Amino acid sequence: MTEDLMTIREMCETYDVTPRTLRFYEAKELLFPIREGQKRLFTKRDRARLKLILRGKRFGFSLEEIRQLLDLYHVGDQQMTQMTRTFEIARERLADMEARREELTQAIDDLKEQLRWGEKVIASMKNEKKAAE
Amino acid sequence: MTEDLMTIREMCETYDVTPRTLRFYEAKELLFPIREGQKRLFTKRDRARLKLILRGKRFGFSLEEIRQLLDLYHVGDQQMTQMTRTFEIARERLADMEARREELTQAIDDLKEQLRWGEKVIASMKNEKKAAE
DNA sequence: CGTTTGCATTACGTGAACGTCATCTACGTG
DNA sequence: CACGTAGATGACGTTCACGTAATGCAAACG
Repeated sequence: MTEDLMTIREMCETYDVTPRTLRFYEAKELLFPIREGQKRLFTKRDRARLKLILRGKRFGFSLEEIRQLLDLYHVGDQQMTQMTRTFEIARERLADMEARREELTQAIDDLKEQLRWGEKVIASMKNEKKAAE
Repeated sequence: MTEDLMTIREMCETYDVTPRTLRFYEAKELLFPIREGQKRLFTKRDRARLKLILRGKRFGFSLEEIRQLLDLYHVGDQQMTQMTRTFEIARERLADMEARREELTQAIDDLKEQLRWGEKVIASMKNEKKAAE
């Protein structure tokens, strides 16, 4: 089963996506399953890429943006031409992501603050209730 | 100018959105500008909400999800009924966001690792070149 | 051997999030 | 008062990311 190759159905169950989605990603050149006759067979590489795709989506990247990110992760598959340029892009992406994390941290702190405030309000409501008894 | 009320155009320039977007958000009940005759006037509250909307979008939330989040931030505007339930939701959201940050941290580390690997490859390429001279 | 099962392709449909265009109105200005 | 400017209101168009048939093919099964 885990002979490094998975059918489309196995992929769907493993990663909780539909066949349509996998075919769509292939059409958009995000995945490159090999063919056994007609059937698609997904490799270890495809699975790694799919994980990154799903992760990217959770952070609001478009599929096109994700495709470019994926290329960064797989430079090794090709020649090293334009390595310098690739590095620039990768560093920019890294900066993006760190900025994003900063923003997320801020959002988390905001929400925590909000919760603390809410607790205060509830506490004062209890007091009022007590006083009214 | 900063009399707590802004026209649609001022909003657009301040937050870099189109009028269409602001009207759309109003239609979706994400914003509640007041009316002066026909014209919309956006309050401090609308601006706070818009900031949260834009932030939410950067993290891949749908407008509907954002609308629910916004309600969490403005419980104070209404009665405190169902406060407990609201708190549950808020805590879940907080957990979501913290998990998300964890994932983002992982992605950042992955990319950093990738960069280190790339540097190694480049270094070895230089050596080969030297050896070839 | 017919049929079900699994996957393929082709093509049209859909919901979200706006863009775009036409038309209308109210207001200030020369 | 003519006119430009800002904003409002439909209504239709568009892009993205798939969903949903309809149809076909090939191996597996009873």
